[in-house]
Amino acid sequence: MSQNLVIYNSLTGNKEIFKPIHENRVGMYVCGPTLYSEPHMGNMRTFINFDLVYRYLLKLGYQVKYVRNITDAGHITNSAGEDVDSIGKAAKLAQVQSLEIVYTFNRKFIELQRIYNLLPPSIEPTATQHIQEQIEVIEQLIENGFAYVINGSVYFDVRKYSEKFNYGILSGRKIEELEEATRTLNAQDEKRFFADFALWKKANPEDMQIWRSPWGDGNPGWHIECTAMSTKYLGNKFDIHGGGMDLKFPHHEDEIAQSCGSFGHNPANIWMHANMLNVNGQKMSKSFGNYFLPLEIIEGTTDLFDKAYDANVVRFFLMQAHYRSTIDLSKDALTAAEKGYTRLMEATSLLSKLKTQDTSSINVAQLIQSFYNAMNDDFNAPILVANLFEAVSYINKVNDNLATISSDDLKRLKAEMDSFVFDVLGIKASSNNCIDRLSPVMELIINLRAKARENKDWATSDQIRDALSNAGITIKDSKEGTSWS
RNA sequence: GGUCCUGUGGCCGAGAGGCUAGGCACCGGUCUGCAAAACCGUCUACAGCGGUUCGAAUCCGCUCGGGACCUCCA
Repeated sequence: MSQNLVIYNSLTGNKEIFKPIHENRVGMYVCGPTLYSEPHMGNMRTFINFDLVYRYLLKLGYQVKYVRNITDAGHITNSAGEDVDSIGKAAKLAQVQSLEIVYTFNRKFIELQRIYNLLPPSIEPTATQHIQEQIEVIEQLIENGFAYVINGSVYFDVRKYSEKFNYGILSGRKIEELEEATRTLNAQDEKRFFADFALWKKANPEDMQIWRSPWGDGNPGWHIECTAMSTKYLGNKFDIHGGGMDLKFPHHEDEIAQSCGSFGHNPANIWMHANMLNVNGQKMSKSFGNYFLPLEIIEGTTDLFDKAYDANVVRFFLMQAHYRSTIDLSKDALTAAEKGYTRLMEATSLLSKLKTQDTSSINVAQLIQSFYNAMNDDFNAPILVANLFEAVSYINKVNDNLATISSDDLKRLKAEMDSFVFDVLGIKASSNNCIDRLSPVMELIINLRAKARENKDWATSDQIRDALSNAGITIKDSKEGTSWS
């Protein structure tokens, strides 16, 4: 099946037909988490969205090299002439070494990825293990005349750069406008120009992380790690660079500047930006205090919701919004998603029990193609979900003898439904690991209840059903017998 | 203040000049001992005001509301 994947490119503002640099192979770099604290649900949404992208590229048969970095080096900002080393600060508070903190949060992050069913990237390089590569890029920038050394620090020379390249090509920013907004803040700075950004920052005595460099002891600037690591693992020209919308400026803009400055071109053909997760109409963020952790939602320990939700329900909920749209998380929305998720899961399991006829009452091939069409249009998962529900409705009708399906069509539909639901959307049937031990017990109970029902002993029958319901087990009576879940 | 995005039915969300997604909820009905599930049906929205057009939720302008970025941020 030939498919034409179209991707929205933030760089051009257009949807473009996706053509990898090397046939059948895709290189994708995504900005990963900063592990000085536990990633919150908003962070997860971005990673889940790029997991979807990764999964669909794999589904289309591409050989994908998916690189997602881990930021474990302290970033230095200089908005008010003040050094801020996030990792170092957190570490001081906790009275432990910064790498211990990073290690702890990394383990949590790995666990979260398992719970939310994220495929592991091909490689997850860390900033601290690529100091040398970062230094090399900085040296190249100095050599090319786009960076300067001052007092043991190195800055990117935006004015010099602007003579040859377009600073602001991604974010649409104009240097003059930037100056308007920031002029007052950066008066007494050692930078030559307000928009210059640090490539290497001289160490402060209280820094917890310090590395040697040709310019003295210090640590790398915020943006250089991504340039160094994407280049190392994907080359200086690769297919897709992704990240959260809030990284567009300055982080991605500066990455482009670093690449242009050192290799002479933009590192990626396509720039993808995933939109924010909102709570109460506002971006989920630490500073707004409206955030919760991915674990809290499935443990039911956040004040925002009165119950726990399965990670698959959360993932399904996220899939109902396009990655470039914001999505609002609320109790009602999650509850709705939970119902829809259950209906979808039940239909997929029904697929293996369907009776077939000589012909199908609908065009199954067309239905299946609609799944591809949805995803081919810039990974439009909400449309895919809508189309999957068309299939759900059809499956239920076949089950109720109101529609028919041929055995060939059933085979194809099952294969594609499973593939799109489980492999592409990355949704799983919620795991019930005690289900095997429970089965014989349930059989016994259902038989007892069936006897009671035969005798029209509704009191007993309802008592059993209510008790099971209290234990979280739902009983369904139908002509074919009683089922439970 | 600058740049940009956005406003869709009770809720969440697609779409993006005519064919008016989908999920959840609600309301009728079928089925059922009753439920649940499933099925059938109902509900037909695009902030406001102008304009372009044979035709606008979709394009343009203005007004009002929400948001993002400009500082660490997924």
